[in-house]
Amino acid sequence: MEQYSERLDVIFQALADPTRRAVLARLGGGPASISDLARPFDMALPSFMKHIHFLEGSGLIRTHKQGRVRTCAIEKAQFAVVETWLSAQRALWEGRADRLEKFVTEREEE
Amino acid sequence: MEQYSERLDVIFQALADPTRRAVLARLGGGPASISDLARPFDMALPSFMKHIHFLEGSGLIRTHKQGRVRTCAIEKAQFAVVETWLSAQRALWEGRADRLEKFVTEREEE
DNA sequence: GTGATACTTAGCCTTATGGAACAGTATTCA
DNA sequence: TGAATACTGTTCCATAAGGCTAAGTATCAC
Repeated sequence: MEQYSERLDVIFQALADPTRRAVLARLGGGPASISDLARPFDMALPSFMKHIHFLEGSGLIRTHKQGRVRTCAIEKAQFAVVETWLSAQRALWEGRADRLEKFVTEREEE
Repeated sequence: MEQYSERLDVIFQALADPTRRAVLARLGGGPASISDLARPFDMALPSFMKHIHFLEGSGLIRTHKQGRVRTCAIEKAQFAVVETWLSAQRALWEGRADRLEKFVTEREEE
């Protein structure tokens, strides 16, 4: 429960880069290979790969290699972590403090 | 409309730090001064101030100084930017592409 | 089995981030 | 007025982020 905060760190960090958000948008339409994903970007492949690794590390995507092709797909469930945080935040504004929100925000404040 | 992406950069970046999220959680309960906000953290004040400046720069909080005290308050409207992005992302999964989402994601992909 | 394809690994470079210390300014209180 | 309070400004430091090139490995297509 203490690593909830660290998960948020890495998820928000992952979302803080335009290249990575564009990849997520693209994957929203369905899985794609690294090369396909990289094509629109004016960036060396190793640099692009760092973004993929970061996204995978954050849990926002998962990848799987078959032969020489690595296919990436979005991991929808991880987006719920963000939504939960937003809900908890909103609950604070609204003065609500039911069980779940209390739980989440307490962890959040360490 | 091109700076929509840059706004997301800075907002997500702001959310990617536990100290800053804790400040937002605290401010969710109501405005507070810098000293009040800083007290729970084992951190030098100038270091803490950087977080406040970052949050203010991201638009997630606003501040206002009266006398020697600077009071901080949450800027709820800015959270909607995140929610809009999440909705757009979800819309992509769901294959929907109505006007608003199309607008947002096109900007998002640059 | 050779050549092209699709990543991977390794190193390097520059800038940004998150922390620190120390000194300074501006208010408020006694 | 003089001390305490509440920041603020400046500079420094270590590490992480985001980019690059060059070279390496593993498949696949012929």
